[in-house]
Amino acid sequence: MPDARPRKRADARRNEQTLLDAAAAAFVASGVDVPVRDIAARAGVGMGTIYRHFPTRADLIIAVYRHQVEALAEAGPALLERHSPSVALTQWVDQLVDFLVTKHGLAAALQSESAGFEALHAYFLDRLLPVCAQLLDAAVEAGEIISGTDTYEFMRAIGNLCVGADADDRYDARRMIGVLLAGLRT
Amino acid sequence: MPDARPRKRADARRNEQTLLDAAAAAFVASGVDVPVRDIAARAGVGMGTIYRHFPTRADLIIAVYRHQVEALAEAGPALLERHSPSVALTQWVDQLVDFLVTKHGLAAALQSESAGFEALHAYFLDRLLPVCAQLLDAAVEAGEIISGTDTYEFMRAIGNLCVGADADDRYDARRMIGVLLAGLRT
Amino acid sequence: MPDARPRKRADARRNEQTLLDAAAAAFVASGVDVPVRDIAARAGVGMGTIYRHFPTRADLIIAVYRHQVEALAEAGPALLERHSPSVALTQWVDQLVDFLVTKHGLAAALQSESAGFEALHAYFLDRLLPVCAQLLDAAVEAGEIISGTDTYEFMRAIGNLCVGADADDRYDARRMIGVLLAGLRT
Amino acid sequence: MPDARPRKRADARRNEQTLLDAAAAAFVASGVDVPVRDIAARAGVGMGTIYRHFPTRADLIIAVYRHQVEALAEAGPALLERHSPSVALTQWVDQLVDFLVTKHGLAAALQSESAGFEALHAYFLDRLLPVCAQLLDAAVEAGEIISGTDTYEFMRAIGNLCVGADADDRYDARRMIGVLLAGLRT
DNA sequence: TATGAATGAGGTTTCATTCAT
DNA sequence: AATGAATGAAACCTCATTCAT
Repeated sequence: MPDARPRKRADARRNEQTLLDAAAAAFVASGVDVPVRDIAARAGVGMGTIYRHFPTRADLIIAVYRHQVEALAEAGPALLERHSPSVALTQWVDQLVDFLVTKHGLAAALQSESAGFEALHAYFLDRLLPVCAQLLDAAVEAGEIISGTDTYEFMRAIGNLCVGADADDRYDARRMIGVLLAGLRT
Repeated sequence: MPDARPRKRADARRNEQTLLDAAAAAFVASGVDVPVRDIAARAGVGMGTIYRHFPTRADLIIAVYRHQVEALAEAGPALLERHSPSVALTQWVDQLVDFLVTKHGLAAALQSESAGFEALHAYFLDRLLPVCAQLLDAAVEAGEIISGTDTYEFMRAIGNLCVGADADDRYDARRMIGVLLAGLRT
Repeated sequence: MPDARPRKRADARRNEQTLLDAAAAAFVASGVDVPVRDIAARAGVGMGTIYRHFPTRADLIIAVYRHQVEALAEAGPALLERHSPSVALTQWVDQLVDFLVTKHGLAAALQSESAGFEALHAYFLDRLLPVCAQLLDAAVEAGEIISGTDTYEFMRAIGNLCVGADADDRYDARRMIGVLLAGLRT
Repeated sequence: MPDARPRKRADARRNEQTLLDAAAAAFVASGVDVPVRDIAARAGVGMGTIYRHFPTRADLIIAVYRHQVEALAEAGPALLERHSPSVALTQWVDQLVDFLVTKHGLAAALQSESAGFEALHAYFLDRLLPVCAQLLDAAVEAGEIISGTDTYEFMRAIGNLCVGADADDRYDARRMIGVLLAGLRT
């Protein structure tokens, strides 16, 4: 059996993708605190399989959103190349907000202090904070926004403003984030 | 007979205050979802006592924060009498934020969609939304902030920005709320 | 104060009757397992007052139904004087059934094996079993019913047939008790 | 592959039988209202296991008694083939009574008005009422018993007469049910 | 490697009963 | 003597997580 392993790997990868799709759907439907059993049921696998692939819930959340976080990370420099810093910042924040408000419960999870979410925090910050810092710095240097804004604080504010936005018709996070950005402008 | 049944009453009232203090402490320590058993233990009473005084969790939360909410409600008009609308707004928001960030988990509870918190939402909005609207309106009329801001949305943004602020050294909700207010100014 | 005591007694008796009325109403509404608190609320007294007057639930049940049990006990001989034994038996059973089916939960309580109801069983049997035996014996002697029926067993059957009769539109205990009596006839 | 997944299945089935045995024993000892924890303890399993197999208490009760109910349902036609209707009816009722009096608390549960037992009532009636009706009808047609007896009422009477029979040495439900049947005879 | 049965801690709520006032 | 606040044992049900198969 010369290709026993490769095939297994392909299988495993396909399996993992099934898991991630199921988890994404479950997160959308019931938030990132959805019972593991529900995710397993959606994926058509046993709960043990979820745990095998993603020992902690944070691992699963990270995996589910990895592509979109990576895309966001890459979008920052790209936007800066094609736009003025302030426009780039605005558009990047827009994308970030789009991401957060459409993922039911994700913003809340990101702010959660509950143990077990540290890895999640860390991952998001590792990937996005430098990008955001670059955008802020560029806008400051261009004289388009005031200086002195801490990037972590700014990102946390964005995240916070997105909490629960998808479940509240009377609240449009984008509008308030627009006000926040206006407050940064010189 | 002004104090016909003074003893029971006095006791019960003292006890209720003990309960409220214990609940406040428990909320600070573990958020408003803290198990009833924990609150009872802090108060040194049985769980039944909590349920007797506060049939639902929302009742308890409202009672715990009633004084401070009332104070906030009264502070709005008072500030408007002594300051320009924009200063009054800023100072009122400062007080609101002080309140929210020092009550661990309160901001989160206020944004929570989970059933059983409706009464809590309703109470906070009933008392504070009109006050906030008055402040915003005055500032708009004075030409100090832009018009078109929805009061509910604004308050929700304030609340959101306070979520988790007390547990995160790197995040100062006041600073970001300052930026938000700056974004409203003409 | 020469009549201090008598007045107190009158008060206490009036109070006790209030309790019994309230208990009777509560039993009708919610069965004899109704929470003590409900009875106290109906009576407009504290729960402690119930316990003072009727230390156990059985005491209360006995007191509530004492008058009607006594009436039943007295009805037996009276019926025998005016009717043939078989008619007397039938009419007495009718009265017993009327009593049992209109007291929600009483028949069930009488059959209940749960501790604390022994006094209740004992009281009912003490008062009614001899009466019932007299009626059965007379009917046997008159050759109107078969001999050999154990009185306790017969009464228990009557009681059992009444269980739940008031809550089930499709079940008429009187009809089945009629069949049972028919089964005894020679 | 007739036994594709034999192991789990076999285990689970054995386990389920253990549960049913434990539940049956617990029902005998403490009635069908016995705490789930007690059943779990008897079975040597966690409470969750009970809930997994039998989401509601009615499910568990039905499962515990299913075999015997089915046997009773099948016994009716079989008896009619080999006996006169009246003998068949008597023997079937004997079997029903044997079943009920040996299951402590079952008869009581069947008469219980408490919510959550509807499914139980429904199951017993679905299976046994048609059988009983067939037996009664046959006996009526044969002129062996009087007509006009409602099957539901008759079954309920049987059930009622069995309540508490196992816990009372002085009460023999069979004897009284014999009298009831005698009352039906022409 | 995958399964999902089993575990059991953890939260809620209800009431019989006691006892300080 | 009356009150009703307080107690706390029980019962329920739900998952996160483990582990035998």
